[in-house]
Amino acid sequence: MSAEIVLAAKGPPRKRTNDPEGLRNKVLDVAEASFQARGYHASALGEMMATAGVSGGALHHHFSTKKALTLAVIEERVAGAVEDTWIAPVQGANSAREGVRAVFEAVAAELEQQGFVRGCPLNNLAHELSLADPDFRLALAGIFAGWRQAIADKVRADQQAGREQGTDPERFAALAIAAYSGAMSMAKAAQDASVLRDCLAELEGSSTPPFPSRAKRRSRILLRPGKP
Amino acid sequence: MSAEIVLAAKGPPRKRTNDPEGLRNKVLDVAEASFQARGYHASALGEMMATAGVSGGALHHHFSTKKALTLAVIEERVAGAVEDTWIAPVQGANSAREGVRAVFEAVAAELEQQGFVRGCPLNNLAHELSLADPDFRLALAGIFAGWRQAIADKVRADQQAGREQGTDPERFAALAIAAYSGAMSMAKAAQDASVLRDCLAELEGSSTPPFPSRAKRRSRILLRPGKP
DNA sequence: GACAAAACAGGACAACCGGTCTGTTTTATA
DNA sequence: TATAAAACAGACCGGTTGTCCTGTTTTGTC
Repeated sequence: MSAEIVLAAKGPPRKRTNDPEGLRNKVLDVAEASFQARGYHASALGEMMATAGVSGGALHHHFSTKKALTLAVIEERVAGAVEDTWIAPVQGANSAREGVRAVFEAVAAELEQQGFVRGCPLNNLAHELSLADPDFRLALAGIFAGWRQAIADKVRADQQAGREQGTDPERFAALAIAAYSGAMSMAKAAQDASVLRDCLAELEGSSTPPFPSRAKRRSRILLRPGKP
Repeated sequence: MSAEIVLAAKGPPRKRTNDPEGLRNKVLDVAEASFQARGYHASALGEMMATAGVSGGALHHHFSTKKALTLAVIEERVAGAVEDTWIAPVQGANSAREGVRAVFEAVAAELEQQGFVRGCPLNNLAHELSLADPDFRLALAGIFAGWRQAIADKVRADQQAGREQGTDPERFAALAIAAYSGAMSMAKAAQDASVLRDCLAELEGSSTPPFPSRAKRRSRILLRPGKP
C-alpha cells in the first residue's frame, strides 16, 4: 500500500492559526444546522466534527460534552433565532396584531421560496429534549416564556395607546405562539407551508377579509423529489 | 458465582403458549409508550424487548426492522389516539366549535390530574421523524390530514344546519389543530397545562367570557421533583 | 401421528457513538 | 527569549444499538 507514503508525504507541517472564537462559532453553526435537519439524537459529534473541519480535541476543548454543546446551541442560537424572527419584528411593528401577521406572512413567504420546511428550531428541540433532561427543558421553556412575554408586552403597549382594550395580553400571546408552532408542525409534516396562511387568516377572523380575493388558495407541495 | 447454578437450575422447560396477536399488541404497547416518553431515537429495541418480556427473535418475527415497528405504531396507535381523543368527540359534539372546546378542556383536565405533560403523540413523532424518512413523513402527514378533515367536515355539517355561515371549514380546522399542537408543545416544555386553557379562551374570543370570574388563573407547575 | 409452516428463543456481530487520554503547537505574559 | 497556559490534533476505548443467524418449540393440516 502506498497509503503510508502518501501519509508520510503530506507535506510540511501546516501553519496552524488559533482562532478559538471562530472555531467555536463554526461548531455552533454546524451543530445548529444538524439539530435543525436531523434532531439531537440523530446528530453525531463525529459527523459534525467532519463537517466543521474540527478535531475531537478542539471540539472537546470548547464543549466538554454533547449536552454542553446543545445547551450552547439552545441559549445562543435558538434563542437568537426567536429573537430575530419574532421578538424584534413584533416590537418594531405598529401593533402586536400587525406584528404577528407580518411574521406569519414573512415566514410563509420564506418557506415557499425555500421549497421545503425544516420546522421551528425551538419546537423541534423542545419536542425531543423537554422530557430528556431538566436542563434542556428549563432552557427551552425559558425561550418560550420570553417569546410569550414579548408579545404580551406589545399588547400592553397597544392598550396604553388606547387599542386592544378587550384583549387579554397573555392569552393573545399564547395563542399566537401556539398557532405558529402548531402550524409549523403541520407544515413540516406535509412539507406545505400553506397551513400557515390558513391559520393566520382564521386568527385574524374571517369576518374581515383583508383582501377581496376569497378564492381558495391552492396547496403548494413544497418537497422536491430530491432530498433538500 | 452461583449464577451458573441458578441458570442451570432454571427449572423444567417452560410450557410455551404461542399468542402472536397478543405478543404483537404487547410490543406495540411498549413501543408506543417508549416513543411517547423518550422519542424514537432514544428508544432502544433491547430495552423495549426487556420491558415487554419478548425475545429478539419474537420481535423480529413480527416487526422485521425498527422502522417497521415504528410505522405500525404510527398507523395503529397514534392514528387511533387521534381518533379517540379528537375525531370521535368532535363528531359526537353538538357543533364543531363545541367539540373543539370539549377536547381542549378534557385534555387540560387530564393533564392537570396526571401531574405531567408528555405531549401529543402525533406531534412528538412528527417533529422527530418528518425529515428522517419519507415513509414516516407520509404516514404522519396522513394522520394530520384526517384530523383536519374530520373537524372541517363537522363545520360543514354545522353549516348545512344553518350555523357557522361565516366560517371557513378548512381554516377553522387548521387553527384548531395548530393551536392545540402548539399549546401542547408549550405545555410540555413548561410542564404546565394552563397554556391550553389560555389558548382555548383566546380561540373562543375573549369578547364573550363564558365565566364571570376574570381573575387571572394561577399557573400550576405540574412537574414533581421526582421524574415521572 | 407425520409434517410443514409459523412462532419464538437467544446468541453473535459489525457499526457506531460519546467520552477520554496523551501529546503537540500556538499564544500570552514577563 | 523563557515559560506556562490555552488551543488544538488524533488515536483509543467501553458501551450500546440494530440486525442477522441458527436452532427449538408450538400449531395447524392431512
